[in-house]
Amino acid sequence: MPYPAQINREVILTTACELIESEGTAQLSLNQLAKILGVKTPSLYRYVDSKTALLRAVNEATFQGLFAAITPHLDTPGDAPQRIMRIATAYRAYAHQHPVTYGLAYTNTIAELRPDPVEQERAVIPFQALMAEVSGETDSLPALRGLLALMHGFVMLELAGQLQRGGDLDTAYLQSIRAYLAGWGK
Amino acid sequence: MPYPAQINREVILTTACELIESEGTAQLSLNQLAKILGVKTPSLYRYVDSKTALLRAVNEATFQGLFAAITPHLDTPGDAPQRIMRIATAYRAYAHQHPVTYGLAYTNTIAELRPDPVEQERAVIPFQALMAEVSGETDSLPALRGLLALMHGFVMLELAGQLQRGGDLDTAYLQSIRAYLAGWGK
DNA sequence: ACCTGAACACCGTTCAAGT
DNA sequence: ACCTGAACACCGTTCAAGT
Repeated sequence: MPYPAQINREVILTTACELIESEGTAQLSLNQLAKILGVKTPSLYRYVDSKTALLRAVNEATFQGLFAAITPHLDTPGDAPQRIMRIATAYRAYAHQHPVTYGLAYTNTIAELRPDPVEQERAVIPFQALMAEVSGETDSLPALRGLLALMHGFVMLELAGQLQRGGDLDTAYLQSIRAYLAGWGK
Repeated sequence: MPYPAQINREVILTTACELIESEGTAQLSLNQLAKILGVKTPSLYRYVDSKTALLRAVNEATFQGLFAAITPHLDTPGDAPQRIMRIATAYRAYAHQHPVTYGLAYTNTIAELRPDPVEQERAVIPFQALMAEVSGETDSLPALRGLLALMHGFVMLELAGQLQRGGDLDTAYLQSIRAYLAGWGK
């Protein structure tokens, strides 16, 4: 008996993202998700292996979105520091637009929720070449790692509400990255 | 009828920390915690308001431990950069010793789990004075924030398994911080 | 082919009752 | 004074049964 599908994997994924972003990660339950989709909870299992698998897919989407947001700035006019500053700005903007899912994606002390880290680090290679223009070829990997750390760390401290003593965070971010790049350029 | 207490708040807290550290945050259930303590689950509620409150207390302990680990290095011989490098090393060492609880403490996109952020930022003021010796007085707040971001971000990327393309992470960490300080010192 | 009802083991939490 | 049993609403997950 043919039976038209009422849902599909993609709509599950996107509403899961929306739900997480609006209600917080802790609030995401399959029951609630199913109710929103107009379906009973067990039906989700036809499209998703488990809640864990769903969250991992959400995280994969987050990383994809993040890289899609920053890669366009790789090939823009200006010298390497200028382009890196644009990338850093786009990076932070993406995190601000998706604060909860961004935090979730990077949070994972829980290994099961992480996308494949090998693929992860591959995505970052083009940025290493850019960083090499600042730090020199030999130091480009540690220099890139420090840059990622600085961007990620700053954004996470912000999102965790750890930077509330006033002061302009926009310029603090840019100043810090500029200092970091200057230090490697020496 | 007097009834000798079998547990207390502190033993709950420390076993919760141990459990989180060894099994992962997701695994911490009050049921399991009670079983380990040789007590029934509802008994915990005499000492702890809720699971959320317990986790917040765990996070408070983590921050206290972290600052206890790094503050001794404030007043050590050498110039400001040297002392900051020692602090940075102690910071990372603490995170490596308590990877799960460290991640949990800083993870909180969930506001309820965070310790009071005002108190938080107050703890960091002595470090700002030290940073001022590098960046100058006026820039000391943004400079400190960038330093915290760099340390935290690096450690979190490590713990999240995002830095797996080889290379010496110890020296990458120190090199990045040295570059950062050099950039502010200009 | 796709969805649901019923069931399972497990949560966090409350509260009257036990000792 | 402190702990427990019983109960509640809610989880994620499985699977035989419905259409």
